[in-house]
Amino acid sequence: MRERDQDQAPRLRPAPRLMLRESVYESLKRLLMDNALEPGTRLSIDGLARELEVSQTPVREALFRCEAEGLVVRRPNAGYLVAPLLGRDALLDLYDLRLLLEPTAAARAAANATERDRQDIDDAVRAMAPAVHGDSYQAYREFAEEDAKLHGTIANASGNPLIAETLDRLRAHVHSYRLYFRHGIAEVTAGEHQAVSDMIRDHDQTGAEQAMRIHLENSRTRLLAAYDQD
Amino acid sequence: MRERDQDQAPRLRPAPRLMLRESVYESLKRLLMDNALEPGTRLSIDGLARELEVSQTPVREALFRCEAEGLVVRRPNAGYLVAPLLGRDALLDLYDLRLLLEPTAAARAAANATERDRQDIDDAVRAMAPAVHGDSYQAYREFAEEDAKLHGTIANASGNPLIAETLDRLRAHVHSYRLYFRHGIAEVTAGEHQAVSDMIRDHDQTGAEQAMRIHLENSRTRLLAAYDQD
DNA sequence: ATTTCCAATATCGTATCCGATTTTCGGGTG
DNA sequence: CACCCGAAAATCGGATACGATATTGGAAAT
Repeated sequence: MRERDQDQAPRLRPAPRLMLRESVYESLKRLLMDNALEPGTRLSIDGLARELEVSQTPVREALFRCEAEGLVVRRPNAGYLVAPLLGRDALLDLYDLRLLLEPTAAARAAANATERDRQDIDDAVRAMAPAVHGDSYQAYREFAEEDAKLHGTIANASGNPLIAETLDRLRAHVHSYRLYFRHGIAEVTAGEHQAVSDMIRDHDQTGAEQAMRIHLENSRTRLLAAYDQD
Repeated sequence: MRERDQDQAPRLRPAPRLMLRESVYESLKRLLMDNALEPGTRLSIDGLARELEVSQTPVREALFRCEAEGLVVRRPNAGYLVAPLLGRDALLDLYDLRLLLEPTAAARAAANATERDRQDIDDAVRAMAPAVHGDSYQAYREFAEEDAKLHGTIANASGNPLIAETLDRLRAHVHSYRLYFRHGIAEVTAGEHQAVSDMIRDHDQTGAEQAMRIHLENSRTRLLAAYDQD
């Protein structure tokens, strides 16, 4: 590593004081979401380390975290693989859990959200509008990221950070995205999102709960349809 | 390459290959549950490494995981601390989430559990009986561990592994245990557990759901009472 | 073509080293 | 006496090198 300072050593501070493991984790997630890696691809620790130009230490920790989130799978003593796409049953399990948490979260958000929360939610809904008409995979990815942000904002507004954290950990948007991309779907959910946002804005708890439930059930149906048509 | 020709017979493995990070993680959890460490105690990485007689690498990964579970907190560039006990609000948040998941899990267990699952649940209930009368902190710990096992078994029987995994990640038993220990409580919950088990055995979904809800609400009330009397 | 063996390769853990930041502690100042 | 400042010590996040063990892919042998 001494030699590398010589051959291309820009004087600029290479210091993204952002905790290298975090940025490695983000890079890895980005790799998965860009669909650059087929499910089943080997993720060699020091291969990634070289590619990202870091040492193995942060890569290990990033993979460790991805494993906990189901984005990669580990074979003992034999490295990591890109996790397979969600199977039909795993998809149902995922939505099952979301349906337990998110409608309740929406209802609580309707009850507890601050004025600023409601504004953030509405902003997030509006931010998604431009993303729905693209066709490139970047458009898909932006859509998924905005969707994640919206659902996260609602969960945060619920007043129970543990719920928000639990949902975040499911990485539902990453899993869904991989499926969406695979099947070439990018449903327009603007109307459903708007409905949830409106209910929260109006402090309508049962309305928000219903709207979120309907949104999730529709989303599940769309993904399942894509599954079955294969 | 030498003696391998001879002994392909069942040789006992000295089991060095059990993933050191896992056992470090278990040791750390044990340390917390033995209440050997006051909340706020510094957990120096290489201090732990020396104490457990391993290198720093597995300690790092174990701490990383404990952090995700809220058992320790990290101060950037300044090490880890034993997490503070759950505050009143965090306790309510935790039970809030459990009340969303566990009654549903119990209902599904009543619907989906195999005969073997029902037997396991009943065994777990029975296993707790001897633990309730001890007075040492070991008795407390065994109680907490058995309780965790019972709730985990029910969640597994629900048929949705994601729900089980999510509950497991909350480490509710560790957090509760630390509170119980601090306040010197060890409630006898045998009756409530038996009720849940009976309902599941009888395939009574709404009964199981109700029984679990009542159990959790009682548990919450007991912990809150301990809080308020301080 | 199937099986056996072996060398290449990768993981997991260890040991060390380094720069950077945090913490601690001692002293000077108001 | 309290407060602030600055240097020393401790420790983190990361890099690198190395060893033991397990997997893997291919060649040799049956």
